Amino acid sequence: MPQLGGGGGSGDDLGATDEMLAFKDEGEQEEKIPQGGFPERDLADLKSSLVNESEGAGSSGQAGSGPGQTEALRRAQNSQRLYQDKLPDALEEGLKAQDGSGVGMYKESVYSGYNLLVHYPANGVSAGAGAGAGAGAGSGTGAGAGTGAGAVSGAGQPLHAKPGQPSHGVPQITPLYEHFSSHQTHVSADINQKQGVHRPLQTTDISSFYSLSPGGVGQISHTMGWFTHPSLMLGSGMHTTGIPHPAIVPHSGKQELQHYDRGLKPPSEAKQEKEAKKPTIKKPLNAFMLYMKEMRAKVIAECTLKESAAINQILGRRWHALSREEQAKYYELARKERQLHMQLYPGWSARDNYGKKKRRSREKHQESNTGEKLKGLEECLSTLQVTRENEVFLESLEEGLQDPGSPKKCRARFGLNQQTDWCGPCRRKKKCIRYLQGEGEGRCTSPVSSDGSAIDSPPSPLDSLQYIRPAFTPDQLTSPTDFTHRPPSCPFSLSLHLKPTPHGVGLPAR
DNA sequence: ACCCCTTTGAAGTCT
DNA sequence: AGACTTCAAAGGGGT
Repeated sequence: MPQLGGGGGSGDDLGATDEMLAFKDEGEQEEKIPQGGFPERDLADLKSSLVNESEGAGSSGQAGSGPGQTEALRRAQNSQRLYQDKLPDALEEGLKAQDGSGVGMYKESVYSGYNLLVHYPANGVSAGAGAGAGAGAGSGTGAGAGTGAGAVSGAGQPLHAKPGQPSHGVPQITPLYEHFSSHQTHVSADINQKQGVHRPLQTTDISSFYSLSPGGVGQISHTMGWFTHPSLMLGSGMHTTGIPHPAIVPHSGKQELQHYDRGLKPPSEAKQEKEAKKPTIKKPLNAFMLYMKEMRAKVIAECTLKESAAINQILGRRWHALSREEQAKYYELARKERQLHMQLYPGWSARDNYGKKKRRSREKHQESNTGEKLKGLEECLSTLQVTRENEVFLESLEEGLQDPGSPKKCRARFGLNQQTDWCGPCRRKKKCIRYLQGEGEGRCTSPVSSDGSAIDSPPSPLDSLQYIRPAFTPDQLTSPTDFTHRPPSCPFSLSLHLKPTPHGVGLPAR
């Protein structure tokens, strides 16, 4: 696989993973495509490609078109009709653009995309704001499809496209940088130097592909923010200049961590709130995402489709239909985008956002029955005629609990007295402070400091339940298999691990 | 209000 | 190491 050697062998290997992936021609894919296929991307190919694109959503349905057509299929076919209605226009456009270089159809878009770069991405932001940001650009928000992205195709001429500029389809970045520079009236160059962020010219405009979230901060040409050292960034997506960067998305309230403060009021509430206000730094866009962002409006305009899923299918097909050279542009952009992102957020890792979405929905579901579980637990304890004051050792609950490492092990690890030094991480101030403070090898899911405040993450209700302290001395505890007391009414696998006593197996009299 | 869909690529985690 | 998972964008549709 050829590497897309970005700016040459300058030691910049940030894009080392960028590869031109061998893609299957459309004909190789599962859907039935008129023979002739796509290998040669001539006009006929383009047409069939476009038709197939619309077919994409419903192609399988057609093949197996049984008696019952699904709604999805109908929708897809409607889309196809609409799209085919539009097809002549698209072809005409393709013809216009096609000048023999083989990549004509996308040329304008590429430039247009860069035109957009000058205006801050209009997605989700008012057109007025966009126009303001691009005031000097002149082309403004023109005839876009109404969406911010519409401005991409809405602008006719690239901002700095000089008359007669060769339209080879390769983004011309330097002129944009010049344009950008001309607007940096109050951000002096020495700031850049002082802050130690040296942005190569070529990387200047790429990040404009980022969009601000609808709830994001104001609309200011973010490029100015690039002249500010990332470590000085303020919260809410601001740099010290007060200028937002599109990759920084302030939490909108519906975002992460919200789940922690429902019902429970952990001691670290303030900390959580603080954390909730921390802006999310989004991943840099990959090549395909950049391509999508640029071409979406065009496809929407051509196909009169609005469903993003369908649009994305089309874009996916078009992506595969792109020549290597065309794709290379986006790989290169993506590489620079990552590079810039890395410069702006040195400590950031994709890990920071990893699992957030899933976790959020998972915990939401879990949460919904947390209350029930708590209630059920109380009932269980009541059934067992023990109370929290009796400090029953809950070895396990049925589901949703992970083993945090048993207090018993913890005691042993730190040489604590098995008789008296009960480990009580999570809401238990006494004993085993080292474990509480996270020094232990075992993990405590809810470490708390000796004053009871959370060290790391706020304890979930279930976490705290795991550490209901045993009322029994260690010699009364046995392996989990010895005895399980589970009243029929108890919804949990509440296991009390007790050794038989002279009075028989069961709850010891204490 | 919020998740799903749908795409590709990058980067994460898991086995 | 390779397989699998998650998240980036987008916005209509569904619950």
